[in-house]
Amino acid sequence: MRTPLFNLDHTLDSGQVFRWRKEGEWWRGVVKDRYIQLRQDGDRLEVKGTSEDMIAHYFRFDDDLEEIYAEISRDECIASIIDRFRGLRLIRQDIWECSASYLLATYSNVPRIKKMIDSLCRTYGREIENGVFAFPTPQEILEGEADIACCRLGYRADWLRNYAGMVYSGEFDLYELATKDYQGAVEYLKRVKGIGSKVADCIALFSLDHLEACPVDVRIARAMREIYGVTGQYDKVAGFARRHFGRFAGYAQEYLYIAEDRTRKTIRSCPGNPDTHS
DNA sequence: AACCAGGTCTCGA
DNA sequence: TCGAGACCTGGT
Repeated sequence: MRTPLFNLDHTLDSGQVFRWRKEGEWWRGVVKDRYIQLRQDGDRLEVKGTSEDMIAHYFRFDDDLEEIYAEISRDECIASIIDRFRGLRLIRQDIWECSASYLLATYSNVPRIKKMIDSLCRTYGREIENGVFAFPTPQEILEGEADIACCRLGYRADWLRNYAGMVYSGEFDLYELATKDYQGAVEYLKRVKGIGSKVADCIALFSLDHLEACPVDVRIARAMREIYGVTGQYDKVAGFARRHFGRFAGYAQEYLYIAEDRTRKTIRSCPGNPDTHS
C-alpha cells in the first residue's frame, strides 16, 4: 500500500509498543489476534496478515503530520529533532493491552518489558499461529492455571491480576474509559493500583486518542530540564509541556523520547567513551 | 560490579 | 501536599 509521510523503523523502534521485532527487512508483530509482517520501501508498505484499513488506523495515517509538525515546532530544538526523525508516528493501541502493558512497564527498561510481555502472552494468551500468541484477556489471566511467577513480572504481578479482576468484574469499564475526556480518563485510570500519572498519560496518549497527553518519564524529565529549564513535580512538568507544545504535545513527547534514546545509545557506543570499556 | 530502568506506593511531617 | 525509601528483576 502507499503511505503518507511515515517511517516504519522509527515508529516501531520508539518504545511505544513491545510486541514487534525486526528480522532482516521485515518487522513481525502481533496486534489483537493478528500476526502481522511489514516491510517498508519508500512510500510503499508491504503488509501481510491484515487489511490495509487496519494498518492505516493502527499507524494513525489519519493524522496530518505536517500540520502536527507546524503546531508543535515551538522552538529550534524540537524542530531539529522532528527533522531528524521525520515520519515517526504515534500508534493507536488496543486499550486493554496498552494499559496492562504500561502498568507492567513501570520502573523497568524496554528489553525487559518486551520479555515480560512475551512471557505473559506465551503463558496465558491464545495461540493464533505456531508459536505466536495473542495478548491475554483479563479472564485468561485470572483463570489460567499457570503460575504467574514464571512470567518474572516481580511486584507488578499483583498489580496486573488486581487490574484484570477489576476489568473482568466490570468495576473498571474500558468502554466507559473510552468516552471520557483527557482529565476524566486520567482520573478514572488512577483508581487502579499500579497506574499513576505517567502510566495514565501513556494510556491516554497511546490508546485513547488524547494527543495532548504528555507522559513524563526520566528521559522526558531530563529533556525538559536540560532544554527548557523546567523541573519539579510531575504535574508541573507535564503541564508545562502541554502548554508549550499545544494540543499535539504527545507527538512532541515521542520525538523527544526517541531523540534521548538514540543520543544515549550513540554516546554509549562511541569509541573513546570510558563507559564503552567497562 | 554497580547503577539504572517508559514509576508507584506508603508513610511521616 | 510533599519528600524519602522501598521495591522484583534484569539490562548495560
